[in-house]
Amino acid sequence: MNYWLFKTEPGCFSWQDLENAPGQITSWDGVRNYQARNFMCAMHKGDLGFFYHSGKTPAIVGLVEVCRQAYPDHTALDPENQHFDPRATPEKPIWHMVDVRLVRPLERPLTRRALSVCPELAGMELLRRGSRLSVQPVEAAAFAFICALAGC
DNA sequence: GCCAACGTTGGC
DNA sequence: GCCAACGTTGGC
Repeated sequence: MNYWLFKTEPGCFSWQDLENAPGQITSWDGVRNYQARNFMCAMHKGDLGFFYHSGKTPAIVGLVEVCRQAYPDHTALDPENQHFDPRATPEKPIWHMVDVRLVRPLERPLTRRALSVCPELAGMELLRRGSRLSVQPVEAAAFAFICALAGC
């Protein structure tokens, strides 16, 4: 089992949007960064991840589960889509996505500020200055520590 | 609103 | 292959 973190701008897609989604499942489409894509391709069904809001109040707000392994991101093929990539073809999709399912919200959402003062989390990718990776791995120890803090 | 850090593009 | 210029992300 591996652990991950999914970053999203709530104005674009929020925890509440996930709550309201059919089956409380969403495809994590539109990722156009190779590192993030590679992490998604490394995910397995059943892996757990944190759901992180960037923006005004940056915080981990919930827990999700990878419920479908990586598959081609069809939004790259759609010229009308804002994440359209003219290089992508059905044969060579370039970009992939996974599906995630809501598990539960954190009992106590953890702001970035709260996380950043924990010595246990020093070195976490999320907290690294300038880090922009929107899909990233979380070490098992960090995952357990955060779960304990958050009551999840 | 500012700006540091980052990834990508494109000229050479 | 290098690197400057650019656009974007995201915390503050």
